[in-house]
Amino acid sequence: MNSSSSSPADSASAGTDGGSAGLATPAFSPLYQQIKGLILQSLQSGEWKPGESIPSEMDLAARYRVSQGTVRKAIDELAAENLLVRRQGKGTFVATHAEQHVQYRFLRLMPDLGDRQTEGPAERTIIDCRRLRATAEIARLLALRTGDSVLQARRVLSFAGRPTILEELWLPGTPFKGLTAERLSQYLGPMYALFETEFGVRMVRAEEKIRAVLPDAAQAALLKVGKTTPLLSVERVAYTYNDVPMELRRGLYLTDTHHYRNVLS
Amino acid sequence: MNSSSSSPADSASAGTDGGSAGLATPAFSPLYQQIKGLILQSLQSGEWKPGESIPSEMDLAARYRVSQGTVRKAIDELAAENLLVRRQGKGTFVATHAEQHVQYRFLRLMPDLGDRQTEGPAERTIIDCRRLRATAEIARLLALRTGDSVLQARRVLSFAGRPTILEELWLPGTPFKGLTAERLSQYLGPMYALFETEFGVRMVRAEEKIRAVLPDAAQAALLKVGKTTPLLSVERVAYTYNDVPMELRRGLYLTDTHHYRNVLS
DNA sequence: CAGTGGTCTAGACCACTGG
DNA sequence: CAGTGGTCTAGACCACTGC
Repeated sequence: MNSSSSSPADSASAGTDGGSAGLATPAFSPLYQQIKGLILQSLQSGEWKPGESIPSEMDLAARYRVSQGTVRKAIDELAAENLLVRRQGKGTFVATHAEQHVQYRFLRLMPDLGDRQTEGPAERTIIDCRRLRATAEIARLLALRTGDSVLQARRVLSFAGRPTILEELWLPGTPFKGLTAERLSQYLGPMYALFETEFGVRMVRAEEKIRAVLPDAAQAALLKVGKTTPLLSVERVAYTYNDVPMELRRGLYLTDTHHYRNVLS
Repeated sequence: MNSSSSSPADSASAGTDGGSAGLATPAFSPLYQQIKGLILQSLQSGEWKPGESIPSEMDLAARYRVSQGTVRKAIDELAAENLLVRRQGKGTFVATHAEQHVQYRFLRLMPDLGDRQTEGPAERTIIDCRRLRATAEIARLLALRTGDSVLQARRVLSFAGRPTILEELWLPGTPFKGLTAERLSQYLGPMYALFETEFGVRMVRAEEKIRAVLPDAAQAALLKVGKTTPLLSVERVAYTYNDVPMELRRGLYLTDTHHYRNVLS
């Protein structure tokens, strides 16, 4: 790229901020970060959809008027964040929760013996799916206002016929308009895949807070355990692009034959 | 690097395996992976110690007879795995559990209100530290043989005067010869920092299995809770270089004012 | 075979740190 | 100011995929 050309094609230059502006941080941003931002925009806008391939590195380099290496570094970071998937010889693809042989990417509960494969698929039972008004707490976690419309769904997951997970989840009403218990029960595959294909909402990142709790009477009944059986309480907030929260999920996990697995590094 | 030169300096070439060898995988390994391996060797051998800086990228490039970019990619991966830390303008340093303002890197228990900073340091009480023979299970997890010598230590961590974590840990006897309850209680700072400075054992990675449990009478007494208080059971195996297990730790976490935090991506 | 991502190089220049 | 890591380029070649 010449020093005189204005690049990347459609965004401001990366040069040192020559203006005044007082105490603002210089905010130097390398070219590849700007390219990364442009690619992110195309992902959000739906120009490239989950499962599809994005243009080749050479094509993107031409489009943004930068070298292949710069595009490469931008894609590297997006791939490290699991937004893109590289496949040598084939291309770079938009990550998806569907058709990905790593199903249930966000579920960390594992059987004590064997792995998710050997255990077989979970049986899912939808309890209900209702439209509600957000409480102050739900609203805060979903970045809504108290009283805004939200969808609440509850379900039980069973492994080998044994109820193991009781989940309660809240979704902002507007983006998920039209979601019903029927659609939830009829859909095969991960719930996040349904969100992608039916509502165009792609979950990208999530945070979980884990505690040990005892169930109340209703919870104990649904999981078919005694009232003194300790359970893992897992509160998850899942985010789409740009750190926008799109789901609050509260799960109770039975951990007598399963455990929550985590890797620290 | 010329196509005729033999490089990297002290290891086999990366070229396609022209030999016979039957069904062995082709096992093509890029140059930067080999460089990464050589750097890892120097870390293990103690040529560069925790907290110290390693040679500059240019120096390493000269040493291994490759370009700076190749060394850079090797270091990038080691930095992504938290084995090295880059500091622009200063150099690249061997990561350490000591003197790192990210204390307790492997502890995921957070106060519900505020963060680790505002909460203040934990009070630590060593209960005991004994030399034992490994049971079959302990031996399996630490890659030892049943009956091998192991050290067992137990302690309580309190936050704001409140007992919150009860930990029991096992260490292989040989590398940790000489560890006593006194040294554990007198040492200030993270336990993993003591392992580094006193025993040359650097923990690099860990895996945790989490469950909800009820305490037995002894555990309830030490944590000053009732026998029906649900607790998080956290079983951790920590590894040094080369995936060698070096510690088994079983923790019970009180989660009424704290939670285990995890990030999914 | 052409097209893709993956590796490697050599060189230029920039941003940050400390003497 | 010199030395470090960080960015960017241009070009060559390699490994993998699928036609």
